[in-house]
Amino acid sequence: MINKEEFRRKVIISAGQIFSHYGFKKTTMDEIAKALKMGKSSIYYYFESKEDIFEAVVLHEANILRNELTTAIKAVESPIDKMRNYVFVRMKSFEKLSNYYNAIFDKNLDHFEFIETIREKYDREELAILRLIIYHGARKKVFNVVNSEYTAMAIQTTLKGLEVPLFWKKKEINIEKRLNAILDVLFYGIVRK
Amino acid sequence: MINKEEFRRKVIISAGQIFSHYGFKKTTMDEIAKALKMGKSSIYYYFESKEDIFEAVVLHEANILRNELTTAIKAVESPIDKMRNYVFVRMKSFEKLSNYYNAIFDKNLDHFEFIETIREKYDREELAILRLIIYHGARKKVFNVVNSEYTAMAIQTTLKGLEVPLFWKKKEINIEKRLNAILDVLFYGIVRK
DNA sequence: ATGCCTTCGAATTAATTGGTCGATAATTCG
DNA sequence: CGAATTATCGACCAATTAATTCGAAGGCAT
Repeated sequence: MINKEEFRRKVIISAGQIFSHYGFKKTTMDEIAKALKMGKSSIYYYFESKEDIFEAVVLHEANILRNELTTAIKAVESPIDKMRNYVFVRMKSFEKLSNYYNAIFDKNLDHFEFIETIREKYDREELAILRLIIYHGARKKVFNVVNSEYTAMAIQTTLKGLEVPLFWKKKEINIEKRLNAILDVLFYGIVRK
Repeated sequence: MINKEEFRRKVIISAGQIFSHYGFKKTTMDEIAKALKMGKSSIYYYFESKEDIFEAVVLHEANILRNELTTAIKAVESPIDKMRNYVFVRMKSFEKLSNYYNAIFDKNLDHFEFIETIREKYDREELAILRLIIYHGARKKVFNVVNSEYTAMAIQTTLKGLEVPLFWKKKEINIEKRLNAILDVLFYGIVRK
C-alpha cells in the first residue's frame, strides 16, 4: 500500500461491514484479513488489536452519523412532520449500527456502563451520537429479544419520552421546542412532561 | 414440555432465526439455548447434535419454499409478467435463506459438491428446492463479495440462463414453455438458447 | 417409595482465535 | 548497485471457547 492512512481507511470500511453484521465477538481477524485479501498478521502492522480496529470503525460511523444529524438539525425551520419523517427514516437506516450495541453486549456492559466508559474517551458531541447508536441498538433489541429486564425498562422509558414531543398533538407547541425536546430525549435521556 | 414434537418445532423456529443471521458456524449452542431459555444440555435431549438441528431447520425452510413455489407453478395460466413479478418478489424474501449458503461455505463445499451431498439425503423435490436456496444464496454473494472465481462463474451462468426465458421479448413463445424454461434453469441448471 | 421423563451444571475434549515473531519480500534511498 | 527501511506473511502459541457427555436431581404418576 502506498499510504498508511489510506490502508487504514480500507480496513475500517471492510471490517465495518463485517462487524455490523456479526458484532464484535463473532467477527474474527481471519475474516477481516480474508476480506482484505491479506495475511492476518499484516493487519497488526496497521492496527494494534481487534479492539483498535473496532474503535476506529465506531468512530468512523459516528462521524457519518454526526454529519447526518447536523443536516437534520439545520432543517429546524421546516414543518414538524417533515422533521419527524426525517428522523424516523434515519432511524431505520441506522439499523446496521445496532449491531455495535450487540458488540457492547458481548462485553457485558450495560447501557449506562457503556456510556461511562465512552465518556472518558470521546468528547461531548461523540458521546451524544454514541448514545443515539445505543438507543437504536436497544430499540431493535426490544422488538426482538431483550436480554435483561433492566435494559428493557430503560428503553421503554426512552420510547415513552420520545412520544411526548413527537406525537403529542397540542398544536401550539412551536417547532423548535419540539425538536429540542426530541433531541434531549435521544441525546441526553431527559424526558419532559 | 408436554409434547416432544411440539418442542422440536420450537427449537427449529428459534434456531432457524439465529442460523439465518449468523450461519451455521457462528451460531452457538449456547445462543440457541439462551433463546429458548433452557440449559444447553437439555437440547441434546431432543436433538442429536448441532448439525441435527441445522438439518431440521433447512428441511423446514425447504418445505415452506416448496409450498410457495407450488402456488407459483399453479399460477401458470396468468400472464408472464405476473409470474415474473412473483418469482422476483419471492427471491427477495428468500434472502434469509441465503445464509444457509454461507453455512455451506463454512463447510468448504462448493455449489456442486453440496448438491451431491444433498442428493443422497433428500428426494428429488427437496433437491430442487435446495438448489434454489443455493441459487439465492449465490446471488447475494455475487452482489457482495465473491469468494472464488469458480463460484462466481457458476452464478453468472445461472443468471444468464435466467435472462433468456424471463426477458427475451420474442412474443410468440408461449407461457408454459417460458415457465418451464425458468424452472429448468432454477432447479436443474439447464440453460436454453 | 419406585421408576420415568425432563432438565441442568459441571467436566471433558477438540477446535478456534487473537496475537507474536522471525523470515522474507518489496521498496526507498544513498 | 546495495543497504536500510517498509510491508507482508506463515508458522506457532497460549488462552479461550464451544460441542458434547454424564451423572445427579427435580417433578410427577403410579
